Amino acid sequence: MRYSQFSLVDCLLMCSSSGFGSYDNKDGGWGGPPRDAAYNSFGGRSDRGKSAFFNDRGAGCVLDYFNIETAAGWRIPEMMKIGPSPLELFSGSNTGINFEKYDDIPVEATGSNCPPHIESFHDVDMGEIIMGNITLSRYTRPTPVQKHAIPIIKSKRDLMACAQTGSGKTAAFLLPVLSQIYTDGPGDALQAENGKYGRRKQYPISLVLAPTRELALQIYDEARKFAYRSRVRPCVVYGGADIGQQIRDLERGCHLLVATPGRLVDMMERGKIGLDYCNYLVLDEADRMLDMGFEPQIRRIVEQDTMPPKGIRQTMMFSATFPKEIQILARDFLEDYIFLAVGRVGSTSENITQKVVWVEESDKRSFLLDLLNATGKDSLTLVFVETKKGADALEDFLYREGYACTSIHGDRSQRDREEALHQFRSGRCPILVATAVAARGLDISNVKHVINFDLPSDIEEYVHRIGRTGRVGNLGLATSFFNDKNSNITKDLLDILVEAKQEVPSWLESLAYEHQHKSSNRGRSKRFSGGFGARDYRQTSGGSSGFSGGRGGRNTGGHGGNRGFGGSGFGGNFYNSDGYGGNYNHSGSVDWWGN
DNA sequence: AAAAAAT
Repeated sequence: MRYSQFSLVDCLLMCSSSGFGSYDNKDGGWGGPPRDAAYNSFGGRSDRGKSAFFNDRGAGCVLDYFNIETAAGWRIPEMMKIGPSPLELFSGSNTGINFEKYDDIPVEATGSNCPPHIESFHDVDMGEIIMGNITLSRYTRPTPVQKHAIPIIKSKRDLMACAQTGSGKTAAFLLPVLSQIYTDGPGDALQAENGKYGRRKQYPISLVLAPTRELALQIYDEARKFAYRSRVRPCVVYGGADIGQQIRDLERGCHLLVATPGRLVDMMERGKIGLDYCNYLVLDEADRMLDMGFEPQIRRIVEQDTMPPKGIRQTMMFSATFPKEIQILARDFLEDYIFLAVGRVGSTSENITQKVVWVEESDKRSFLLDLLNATGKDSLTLVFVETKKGADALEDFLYREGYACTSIHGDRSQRDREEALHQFRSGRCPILVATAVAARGLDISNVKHVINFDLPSDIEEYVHRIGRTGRVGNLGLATSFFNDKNSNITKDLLDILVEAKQEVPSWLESLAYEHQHKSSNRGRSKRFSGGFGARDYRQTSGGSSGFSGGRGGRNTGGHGGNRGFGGSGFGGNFYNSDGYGGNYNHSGSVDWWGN
């Protein structure tokens, strides 16, 4: 089977959407018309009734016939299978990344025996299926996080990766994980699938956890691309949607599962999912997954069930932010991991212009209208508010004012949420009012303007929110309304602006200075020590001696701890290099609200 | 004083 043959066939498919009639889009599996032909010519299905690959999911093709129950069969593209339409799979809006901009991004990998990075997808053997799908996805070169993460994951190392939003993180774990599954085959999971356990319970080989339903869906869509023409069947489960339908989908086979935690626990308790053979665990937006709200569920899934222990399974964590406290928590799930810190394009998000304006609560609405009126008709604007009620109220207001807008938040039905996102993505509603549900991970191209109608209470949330714009090398604008209700974020916000070489309003600088003196914790948020992204806390855990960048360095290079990265670096040196001497770990209980 | 995530 030649790689060129793979792409030739698929290019033909992509060029003629009607060539194969209707596709079963949801079926990444084995069904489809060739079945009859294959079976007829080889003597009919009944002969294969007990075969592993020809179980009740239906058969694949002639190729299957020769590769039954061999791992090698998983390495080869299934050319004759009618699976999802490549036209639909690969026609996503996101066709490429502005690679030129990514070449001088600083990257730091720490941890023992880190494998060297790659410069091309061809520098590491990911197999025919992956290379074919990379071509179909029109990826030409790996992004920085991919250059480093792919060889790390391929060499079976645990990983904590801190990389800019929109830097290709999803493919950075999907490509090597799937490649490894294709290479190794199903292993024991196959026995479980067909043997003593029967088919009702599925044993995924890989699990990806995400903090929101829409993000899980987005990762699933990516997984379907890279699983094209393979024997790996991706599934997604999340709350708010019909569980019966999800169960039926699982029962058709599930090798890679994308999930939100609550629904996954439900599936486990119903006996629909067993994690006994889950060799790959990915936490996307890992700092969120391990924070107060999620941590117990993650422990329930990873530690208190049948998942292989760390060291046996491979564990990977990805996020744009990694506060030190979370890094420490994450040790429980990782074995001898490599910490990867990928800087931002050029000198810290130079493609996002950040503005902070002082707007009193009572003026916010009219100020917002001014901003919207100044925005081009066909560019997307994402407006963040702090509460669900606030989102409803603002959407209502904008609607009455005649703007084409919609909203997304956790009190809306899942159907409405997905519909709202679709309306926004497609540009039919170019204004989306959103709560934190839309802050992380969602890849929406063409978002020109992010408006923080209400600023969030922690800086990580801010970083993720503004990361919805300026993606894949495009320019973006982020405007934040600030007033005296936002004093808790003053200093961290100032640090971010300085680090990103943004204009800092003089009133903000004064406020930060005042806040420093009157605040009990010396101007630092207690939970987070600030930091755009993070450094490997292991590198500094002896104390702050490694960093001398005091407060004086603020105006020339931002945070301490950026040395060696041309001042564009990673911020988030979690010990007292800020010169304030604040102790961020002073108490056991976390005070989120700074009371 | 909140968002999210199972029903």
